[in-house]
Amino acid sequence: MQYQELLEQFKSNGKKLTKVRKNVLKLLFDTEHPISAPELLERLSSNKITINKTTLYRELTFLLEQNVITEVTLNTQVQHYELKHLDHHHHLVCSDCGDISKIEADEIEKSIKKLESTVKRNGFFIQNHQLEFFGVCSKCH
Amino acid sequence: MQYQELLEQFKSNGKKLTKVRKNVLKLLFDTEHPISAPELLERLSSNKITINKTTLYRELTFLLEQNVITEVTLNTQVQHYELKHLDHHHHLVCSDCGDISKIEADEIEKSIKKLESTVKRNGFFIQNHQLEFFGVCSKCH
DNA sequence: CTGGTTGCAAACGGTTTGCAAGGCA
DNA sequence: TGCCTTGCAAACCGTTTGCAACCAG
Repeated sequence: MQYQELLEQFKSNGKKLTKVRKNVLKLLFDTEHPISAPELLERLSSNKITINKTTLYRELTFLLEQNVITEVTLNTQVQHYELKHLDHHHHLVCSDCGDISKIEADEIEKSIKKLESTVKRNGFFIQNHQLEFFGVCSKCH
Repeated sequence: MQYQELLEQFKSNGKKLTKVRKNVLKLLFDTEHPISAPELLERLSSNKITINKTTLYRELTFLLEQNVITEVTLNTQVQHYELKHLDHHHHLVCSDCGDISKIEADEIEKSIKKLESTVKRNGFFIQNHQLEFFGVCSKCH
């Protein structure tokens, strides 16, 4: 779903298209990797957009409820967020510079699917999973 | 490595075998799943063992440095810790009751190994990964 | 004795809550 | 106008730091 479509969808659900909403959503579309609330605040303010941190957290909660973004839990102290893309993917996180890049892993996904059905037989219903890789990127070593 | 062996190892490295150290380590051995600092504090205190939270965090840092435990990052707000076992495994986390169980996934690991070597060719050196599953356990649905 | 260890108080940083004011439809 | 949304202040909670006291070897 694209930026404009989402705005239309919100509108038709009686949600308002406010300055905060548009700017946060825009920034999420512009950012190609998971980003944290503190980082969002900083990026917004360097774009001369002043948003209260409480408001940002509430907007993120809203976007999660609307199923527009998803939480990405990395091995950092802070929660990261990214747009729910159609393609399921995972991340490479550089322990040195903190850089995050996407990675697709079709073969792994197949194995995961298999495991999920095995586990289902044992009574545990897997709803989602997280798979993240940590290491050193080409720039840093 | 077993409990007693670890204590010996610490001793020969000039580390002290204190009440805190023994009790925290013991509890980690008794707990079969990743556990958080607040949970450790609670379990210790219900065992009538009073340990300051600062001390606990310092002991966890010590055990991490000694390569005895490892951090497990789940989709919760708090860090979890578990003994470094010889077997590499992952976790099933129940979103409902918070219960955590171990799961082994040999086939997935094979796919991950393959991916790691592919990525290495592209200049990213993967050091470790985390794979956790979230869903509803048999008790909860 | 002495360096590793502990406890207390306070600080820190990300996240949440209550409440009154503001603004989009 | 009405409800959604915002901002401020303060609370919350996991984690860290500084410092003085303590204790295992």
